[in-house]
Amino acid sequence: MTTTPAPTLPDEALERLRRQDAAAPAPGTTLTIAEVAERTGVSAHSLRYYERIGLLDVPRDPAGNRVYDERAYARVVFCSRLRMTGMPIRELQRYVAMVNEGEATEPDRLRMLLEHRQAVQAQIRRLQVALETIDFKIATYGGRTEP
Amino acid sequence: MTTTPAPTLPDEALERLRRQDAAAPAPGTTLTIAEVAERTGVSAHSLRYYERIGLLDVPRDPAGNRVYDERAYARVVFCSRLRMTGMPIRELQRYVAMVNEGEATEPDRLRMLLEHRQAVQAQIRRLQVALETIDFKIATYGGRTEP
DNA sequence: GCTTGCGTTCGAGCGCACTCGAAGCCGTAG
DNA sequence: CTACGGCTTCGAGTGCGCTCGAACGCAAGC
Repeated sequence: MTTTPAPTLPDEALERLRRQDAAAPAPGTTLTIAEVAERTGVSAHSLRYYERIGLLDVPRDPAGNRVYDERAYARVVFCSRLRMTGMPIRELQRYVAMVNEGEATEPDRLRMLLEHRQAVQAQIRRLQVALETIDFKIATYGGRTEP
Repeated sequence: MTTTPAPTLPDEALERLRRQDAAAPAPGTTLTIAEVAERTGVSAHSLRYYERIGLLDVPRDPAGNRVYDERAYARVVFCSRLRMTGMPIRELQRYVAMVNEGEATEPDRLRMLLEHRQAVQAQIRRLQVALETIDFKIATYGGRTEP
């Protein structure tokens, strides 16, 4: 656990910390789809796909091109984080639908996240067990694994 | 970490520990495909599929039914552990092919496992980062996550 | 002898999550 | 004016890893 350098932390950095993403666009600035792809590791193709299926809702410029503001970017990051924990797209859609339905669904959203949290922790434990098996096999081949 | 009750540990239990699997068949005994499915969590359909694509090589009884001995069972467990860390089936096939080629491929197998080990560790770290994001979101909904 | 249950092979089908490609628009550089 | 790069939409295609179903075999119990 790191200690917080509390007094002099700039608001912008705080904001990024809050969003857990140092690569977020500065407030008031926007990003193109290519930039978002670059920064999040989600391909432009996937970003369009996510939008088509209702996960994202990204504003456009006069020419019709996507313009990712802070909000849109944050949602991309959130979705990609949930995706990388193995949450199925179907469930993400349910979640986003609830967000769009308003505050009344917050308890349900909370329940969903708590449940998913359990699943992710289980997944981590499974990976750790499998890692032990791999380490054991490595040892039988005479390999070394640092603790 | 549990302390080892060293002096009286039966060989059989040791063997199972070595194989990282308490549900392994006792030496000399065998299991049916249904039993293996039950114990490993790999469906009978998948077990047959794995065999078809060359991951497994399971002996038969006179009636042609699969008979899983210690060896066969151990390989099922090993493959399923690698699968659950996200190793693609293609790579597992490469690994098994190397095993079949004999001892000469051991350095390559070791290299492969060391590389994969790295990937699994990275995966665990990614999950932990994502977990933090989820926990943060849970907190914004007023939920609690125990440390 | 017949049913039940478990196994067999093989090919085909499925669900998921992208991923690609064609056709077209827009703004800037030469 | 034209060429180019990067964006747009939309439908279709892909790869992976199963998953299923049809048709059949075999052994035990009624």
